[in-house]
Amino acid sequence: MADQALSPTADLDRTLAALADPTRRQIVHLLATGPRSAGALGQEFTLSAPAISRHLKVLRQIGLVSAVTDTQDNRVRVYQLQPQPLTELAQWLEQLQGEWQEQLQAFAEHVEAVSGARAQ
Amino acid sequence: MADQALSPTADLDRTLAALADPTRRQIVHLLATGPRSAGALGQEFTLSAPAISRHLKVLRQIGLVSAVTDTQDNRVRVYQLQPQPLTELAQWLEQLQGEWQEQLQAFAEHVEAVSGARAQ
DNA sequence: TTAATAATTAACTATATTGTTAATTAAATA
DNA sequence: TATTTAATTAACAATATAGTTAATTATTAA
Repeated sequence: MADQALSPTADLDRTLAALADPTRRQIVHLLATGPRSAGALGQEFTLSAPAISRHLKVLRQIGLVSAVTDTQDNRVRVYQLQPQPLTELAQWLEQLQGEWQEQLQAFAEHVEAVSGARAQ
Repeated sequence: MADQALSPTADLDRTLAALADPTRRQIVHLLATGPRSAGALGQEFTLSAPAISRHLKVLRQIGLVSAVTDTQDNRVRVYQLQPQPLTELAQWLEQLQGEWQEQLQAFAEHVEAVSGARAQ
């Protein structure tokens, strides 16, 4: 019974779910080019401000963005991308591809063994 | 207005949403070690057979698994992992990290320019 | 041919997500 | 001080997701 593991997977659950939303991925792309305020981000979309705000909250909760109050205007919150969740996702992908490779390797060796046996 | 793009992103939406479920990710890990029947996969979980069946359907719909009828027993469907959606995900991650790197590069150059100017 | 098995689909419930508008909080400006 | 402005939270509606048990389909085995 594998079921849900002990739960280092829970982070991945939330990171993947967060990134599954196209608006949030677009926000991430925008922030990849540099920090922006919530308002400036909102201007790039036809969504209401609360909608953007809640998308940003989701991204904050998984640690993919951080927010700091602007030093010039304390009403403004400036958002910035944080790499860690993306790193974890990349590592998971690499791990999975490693598992997959082992299987292909084993399969190749199996074929080799069979054709080798036949060749005798 | 960025909004949802033309929609090569729709594939990513569905791939990420599919992988956000821990049961489905576990299924993917199991299949990374080799093909298995729906029943054999189900034995690894404490979920009902219909639940597993629908998880497999989701994975089939995004092209992450394919199913073939067993040649020995036509009642059995054997599932196998397909790499393409994972490749697309990896490529998106790389693209994003590229965008991110440009920003860091630009920032580093900015710092260089400023400290260079100050050094004069 | 009847019963058992593998898998899926149907019907339903519970919960989560995403959007909206309205209200709230806090800071800047007239 | 009164009014904007930036952002968030509250309250609600619509839709999607994931689980269950029951029913269905197709194949194998008794």
